[in-house]
Amino acid sequence: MAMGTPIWLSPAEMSAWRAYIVASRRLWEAFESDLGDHGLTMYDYELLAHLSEAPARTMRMSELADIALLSRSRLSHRIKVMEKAGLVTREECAHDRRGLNAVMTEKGWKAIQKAAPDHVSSVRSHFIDLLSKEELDQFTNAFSRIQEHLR
Amino acid sequence: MAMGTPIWLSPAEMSAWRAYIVASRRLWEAFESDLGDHGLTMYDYELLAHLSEAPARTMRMSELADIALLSRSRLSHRIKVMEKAGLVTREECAHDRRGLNAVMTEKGWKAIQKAAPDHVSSVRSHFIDLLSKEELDQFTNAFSRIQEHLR
DNA sequence: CCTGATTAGTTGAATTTTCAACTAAGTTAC
DNA sequence: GTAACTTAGTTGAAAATTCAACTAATCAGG
Repeated sequence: MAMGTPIWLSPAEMSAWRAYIVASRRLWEAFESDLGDHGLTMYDYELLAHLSEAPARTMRMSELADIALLSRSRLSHRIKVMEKAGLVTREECAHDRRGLNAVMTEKGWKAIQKAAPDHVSSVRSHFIDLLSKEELDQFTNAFSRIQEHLR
Repeated sequence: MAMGTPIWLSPAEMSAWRAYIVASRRLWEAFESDLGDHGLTMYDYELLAHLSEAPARTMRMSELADIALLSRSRLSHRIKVMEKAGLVTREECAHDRRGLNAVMTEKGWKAIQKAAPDHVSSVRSHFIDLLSKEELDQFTNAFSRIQEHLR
């Protein structure tokens, strides 16, 4: 007699889920704490990282919000703070007068240049170095599948 | 000539890292959004879940904070809100007069009873069901290792 | 062109989270 | 027994985040 999907998780499923959820939070805390030494949050870092890779270190606000997985409102508030800190500026968009470009300043560039090696080494030591090559590939696979599913 | 650990991530490492970080955020959003239908956040849910498994559905504040990975302050504020919502109460601790017990109310119990099946099915559909048995075991392994490292 | 719908982005108020300071009770060591 | 220290938990103010409402520009169809 075929059982439908059981309601509760099996022990093995529960282990995987708990391990994932707890480790993920601790990882996040660790990265935040490591980046804190540079006065940045994970989101600040990622915003700067995305900007630094964009042509002219410039990106439309909405594009930045999408790629960094932030709401427009949240990005707006955050950029205001980062602007006050001198890391970015906002300038009007040539072809769409509704739009604004976030532009990384020299100071922002310096800030991420300075933080990047520490951050990468923190990603290495808390994550990459703890996984075998096979596991890394499996992660790429599994998490890409999850992303795909969530779109 | 032996190279030390390189500063930057290799493409394979970067893929794993990006896949992980992006999928994790989307997963979190999805769970929050699913639980939102029951008026709960992930943290509320987990607090109630831990309490529901505790003897007499009662737990010391600090124990609860530790197990749920919340700061004492944050727990304190959150419990105040949940208390106002009638999901828990706080009562004095018999043997340590500094201590307080968080106690789940009948209403809290009903709330989690009601939310649990949906939450579990959301964990299944966004996570468990997307992974093979092998991957589940690998996750348990890898993430336990990461947790261990972060302690 | 002109109306209605969509897109870009901001804003302010409400809620949540963090941070540092604080009270009070228990512990330790002399 | 008491001074110094640790542990439990709360608090209020500051910072961050969400949420819904808003302005202004573009677009689509007639």
